[in-house]
Amino acid sequence: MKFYITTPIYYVNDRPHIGHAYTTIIADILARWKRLNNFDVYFLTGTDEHGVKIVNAAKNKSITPLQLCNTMSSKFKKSWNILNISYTKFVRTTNFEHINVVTKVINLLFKKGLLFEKQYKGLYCIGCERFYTKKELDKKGNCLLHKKKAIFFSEKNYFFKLSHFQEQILDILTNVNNKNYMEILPKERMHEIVGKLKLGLEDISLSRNNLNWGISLPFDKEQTVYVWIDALLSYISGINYSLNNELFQKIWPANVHFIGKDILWFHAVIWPAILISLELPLPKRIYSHGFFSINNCKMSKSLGNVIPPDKVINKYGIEATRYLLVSLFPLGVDGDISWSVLSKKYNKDLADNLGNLICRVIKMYEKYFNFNLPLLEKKKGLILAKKISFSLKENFISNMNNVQFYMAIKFLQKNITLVNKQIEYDSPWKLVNSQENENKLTICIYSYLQAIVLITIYLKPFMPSLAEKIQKKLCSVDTENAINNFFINGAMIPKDGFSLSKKKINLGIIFPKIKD
RNA sequence: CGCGGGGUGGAGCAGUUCGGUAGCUCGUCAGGCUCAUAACCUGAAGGUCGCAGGUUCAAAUCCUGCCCCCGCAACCA
Repeated sequence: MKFYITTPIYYVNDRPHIGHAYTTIIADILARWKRLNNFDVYFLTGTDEHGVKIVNAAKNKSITPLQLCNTMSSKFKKSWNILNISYTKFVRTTNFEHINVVTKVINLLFKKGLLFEKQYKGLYCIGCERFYTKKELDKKGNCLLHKKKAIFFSEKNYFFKLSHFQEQILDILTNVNNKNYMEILPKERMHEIVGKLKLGLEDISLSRNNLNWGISLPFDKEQTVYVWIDALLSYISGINYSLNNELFQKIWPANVHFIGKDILWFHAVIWPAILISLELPLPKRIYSHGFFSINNCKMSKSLGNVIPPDKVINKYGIEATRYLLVSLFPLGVDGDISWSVLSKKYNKDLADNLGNLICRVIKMYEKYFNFNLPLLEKKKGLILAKKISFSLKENFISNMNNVQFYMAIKFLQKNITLVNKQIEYDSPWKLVNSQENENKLTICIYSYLQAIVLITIYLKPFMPSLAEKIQKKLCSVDTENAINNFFINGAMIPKDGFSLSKKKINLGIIFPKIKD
């Protein structure tokens, strides 16, 4: 079964920050989770590179827009590579293939009579480069930002007949039985959109005049496509949109678009209108997540409190960064973060609970058995792992499928604690140096090791490299296969357990404690 | 009457879709253990779940009314 996941394509007028990383990590965790469950995943991300802001940013740096785009786009790519993002395709809106698709789509819309020409008249602020309604200006007609009078301005634009789709869109968002039903999550966001929709829908301007950094309209070279339409189409250009293309036929529609709440309107209203016009099926689900605030401050460029991903990575490492960003608050709501909150979570979950567990078990394995367990009756040694597996099957899996990573991690942590409790209960150190307890001790250590391997399997979507590293050290056979089988067989532990390596294991301290 | 979000032990938050012993992290106090990263385990104190009514055998959860806080120009996930 195919599964198509997208992130927004990020606007390159700024370098990647922690918010971009958040969306991308969420998408990656779901992608990896789906792959574990044997889905054929297609994962798209990329950069949005047209528009007036890019032109200005390039001008400031005395380079061409394309040079700027190349630099910035590769910064995003580099960040995602560092964060171990398993994207299938990185799309750029300046790519030839993308431009072709956009041109094709605009032509189609034009032929269907969904575009019309109109003189755009209104009050325009030169500083903001946008039109304002009287309400948005102060009493003197000045722009609030620039404190300058907005001038009356008139230009020719092409408009898209968005208003024609009002009823249809209302239905696809609210009527579960509509075959094009598109689910918006969380539900509160859907209510918000529906509320706005009911107020009425206006036709939107789809082109801009006198802007050469963009895709020109095929039937009017003076005009370029509005960046938003341009950007949305990357979701289909990235899989080679064309009605007789094999890849496109296989992959479309998207199973989930992950977006930030700021761009929901475009995805919930404009995007379906375009797709309906093209007679394409709609995405199944749009997940709008919340924003970070930092120490209760809105994260923004103007406040200068934007955190780049490298800063977090430098402090906690790649794997922990992925884990921390999604485990601090539920997806969909806004969450406040700070260095102290991040460090506390890191210390508690990763250093004290998980890291220390692995450390103490491996030390015992070495100290008591020198990495070589005597033969034993394996059944007894699998009780703990089975208990964990059963518990996680109940609550972890459903939360992962519903993209509730926060909850899934909570349950995972609970089961790590369970192993710590079991160790305390068994007190293996009391069983040492006694012939009669030798067998008991063997079973104990064996069961902890089995439990750890199991936990790392569930950990894999969050911390892929680390989970794999631990598995490779602990298991003697091809872990990749064992793990794939694990989920395909309904999250079942192999009959004889995971076969343990007899080699010396030296993992060191996986998560050194952070002092703050 | 604009739209939306929120008000849960000292702090920060889950839980509200589909009513059924009030949960997590941090902090506080007492104890245990020594395999481990001053870690781990056990126990305790602390909440009339914003207020008032209603439905119900049963409400943090459903209904009604009210009070308070936050966001809704731009950059921006």
